[in-house]
Amino acid sequence: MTESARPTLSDVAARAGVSASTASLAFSGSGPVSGATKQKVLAAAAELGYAGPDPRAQSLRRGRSGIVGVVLEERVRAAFLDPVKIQMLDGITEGLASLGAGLLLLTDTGEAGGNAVGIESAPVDAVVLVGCSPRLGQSVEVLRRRGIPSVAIEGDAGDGIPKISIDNREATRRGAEYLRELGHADVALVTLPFDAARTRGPLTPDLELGSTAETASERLAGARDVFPEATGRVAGASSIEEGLEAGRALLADPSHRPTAIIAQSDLLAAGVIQAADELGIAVPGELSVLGFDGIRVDGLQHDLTTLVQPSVAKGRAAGEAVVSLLAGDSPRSVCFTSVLHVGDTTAAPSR
Amino acid sequence: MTESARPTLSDVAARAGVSASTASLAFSGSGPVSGATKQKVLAAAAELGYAGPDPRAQSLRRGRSGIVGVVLEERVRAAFLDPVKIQMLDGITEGLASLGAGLLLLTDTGEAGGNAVGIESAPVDAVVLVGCSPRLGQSVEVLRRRGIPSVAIEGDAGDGIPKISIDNREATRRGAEYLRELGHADVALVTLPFDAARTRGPLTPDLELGSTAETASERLAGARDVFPEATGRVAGASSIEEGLEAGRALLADPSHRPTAIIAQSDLLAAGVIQAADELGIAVPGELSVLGFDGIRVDGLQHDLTTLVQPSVAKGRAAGEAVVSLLAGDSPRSVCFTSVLHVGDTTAAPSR
DNA sequence: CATCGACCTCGAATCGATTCGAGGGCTGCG
DNA sequence: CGCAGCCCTCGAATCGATTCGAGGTCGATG
Repeated sequence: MTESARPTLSDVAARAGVSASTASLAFSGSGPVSGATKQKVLAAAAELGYAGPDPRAQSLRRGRSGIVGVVLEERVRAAFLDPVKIQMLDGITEGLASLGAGLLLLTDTGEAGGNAVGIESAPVDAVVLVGCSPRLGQSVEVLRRRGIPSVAIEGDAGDGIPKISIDNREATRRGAEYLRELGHADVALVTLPFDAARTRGPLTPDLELGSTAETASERLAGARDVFPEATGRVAGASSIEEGLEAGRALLADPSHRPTAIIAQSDLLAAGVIQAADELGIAVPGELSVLGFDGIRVDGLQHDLTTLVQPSVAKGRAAGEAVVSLLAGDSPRSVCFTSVLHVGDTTAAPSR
Repeated sequence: MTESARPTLSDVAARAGVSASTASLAFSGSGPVSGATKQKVLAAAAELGYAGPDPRAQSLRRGRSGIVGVVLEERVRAAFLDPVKIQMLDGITEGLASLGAGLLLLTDTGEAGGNAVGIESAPVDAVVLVGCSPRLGQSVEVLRRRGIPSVAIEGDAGDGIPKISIDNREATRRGAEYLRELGHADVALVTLPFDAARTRGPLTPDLELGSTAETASERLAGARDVFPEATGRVAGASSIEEGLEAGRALLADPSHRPTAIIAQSDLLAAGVIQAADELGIAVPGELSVLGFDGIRVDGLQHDLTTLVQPSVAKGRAAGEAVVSLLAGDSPRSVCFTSVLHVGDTTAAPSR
């Protein structure tokens, strides 16, 4: 009599003296079931300790799992360290709120182990691709084959995939123009990675041409719109650490030192400033630093001059686009605008 | 001939001229399949654009979904704002790495909408309960009924649920003793919420006795071990905002002003310091502030005196406990030790 | 009193893949 | 040439719930 395994709907139905189908109706509430029957079923369920329908079976039958995947380009731990990502996640949950869907964190870093839940085998109803992922192309292909509706934040995903983006090129150009107006002519860049390998080092034409990272390329183009000859370093990620390394490389030689550095993220900018501090270079006295994102950087003493992007709004728009897709509509792409915030890390060059 | 719906394994099998079972073997790799057959199947799959087995069907059949739930006590957005939570999540992914499981973010805030994926209906193989959740009891009951293995970080979950914790009481006592040794006698407290309603306001015996939040109670007890008469304010959450409000309340009256405040989290401590700044009270000159957590607080100019807890290690231990549970073992509870870090927010009282 | 209709309840098919035991064909040896 | 044995493939059952159409029962009305 005592079932050792967990009870199923059939067990409950049997105990209540009704058929499985009726029990199902009683639970889901859809369909006409008499009050008495419903009570019987619920009572039987309570007696057996039935915890409700198995979500696995439900999702097979219904064809929906109620889970939305969030694909991060990095290891989860790395994404958590990036305030921009967190803000976007925050926005995504807001945008998805009406669905009541769970958020499954996925990463895009190649094939995982055999039984791992990766982008190619996650029980998700839709997916939000977050971040300027160099591997985006491959991810999109997998999702297309699986028929999973997707939304991309930053990064062109091709036909039918709504894209939530910002004016990377325009914004950077505005920032660069501001530097030029201040009088800067010798400007160096610290960019986000261009390829899937996250190659770190000098910014070379090879890397630029082989770029698979739209965001990095766009921001680069914006800077080049104003400073066509500008070159610099490619960071391996958006982090203070990487910015520090790039900053050291750019500032090491006192005879070839730029008067300003355009970093493609605030964290990189913070790293550059840290490098300047190490080398005794005054910011903004001897070096102006421009960031991108508009986050508050932990431990940074400066009010960074930066391009403030609406990260939360981006996430929210992505979440809403998912809702729309699952409702069968075809949401449009959205492009947000960034705003130049002038802080205390930029000034006229000392010459 | 052209299937409009996505192909299934049977379609592939039919196209390859084999049975569905053989096709399954060919895909999963388990079981003896001749090379030629395997090739045929893979070729057919490629032609049909078959994207691999449906994870929903797999998880039904296998009884495992490859997903581990992380239950946060707050809205996801709130958790993302708490650096301690992020560090723990980080640790959890590390600990779970060997499983290759996906991480599903869940919240514990009452019943969600009808079709929402909540703790009572998420397709997860195991769950990590994160944070000192006042609703923990109810969550545990649901999970027990569902037969989902669980691990709790901070918060007693009862029989058979491994608990990952720190020495909340001991640590707070050590911090309090340090304050007493400095000469403080008039100490006020700012605590985390005690109940599910997150009641905010004066710290009353009623609230203390009705506590469902073990962490808050333990830290309170540690403080009382040294300052039995200490009282103070209960915050509605761990945030700078809440700390600010509590700090204002505690410091408003110049005639009854404590010489030190023990906050139950660094964010609360940062808020208290902000309140002191507003009121022109020097820290640590006129007011000493003790925190808990050991995170770097964004924008805080001080080196906070605090009890540093190993957040990442806690998460990692929880992840490893989940792996162990799923392997059929019975992992033991773990209790980590916090370390008092003396920064520049504590000093001897001015008189 | 008989028949029609409304309201419930039930059976059976289905979602897509996995798995185990059985059977069939081929090879090699006696 | 015949038979044993092995390797591969197949059928069928199963995971647990949902859903649609059919059938049954009871009440109401002519």
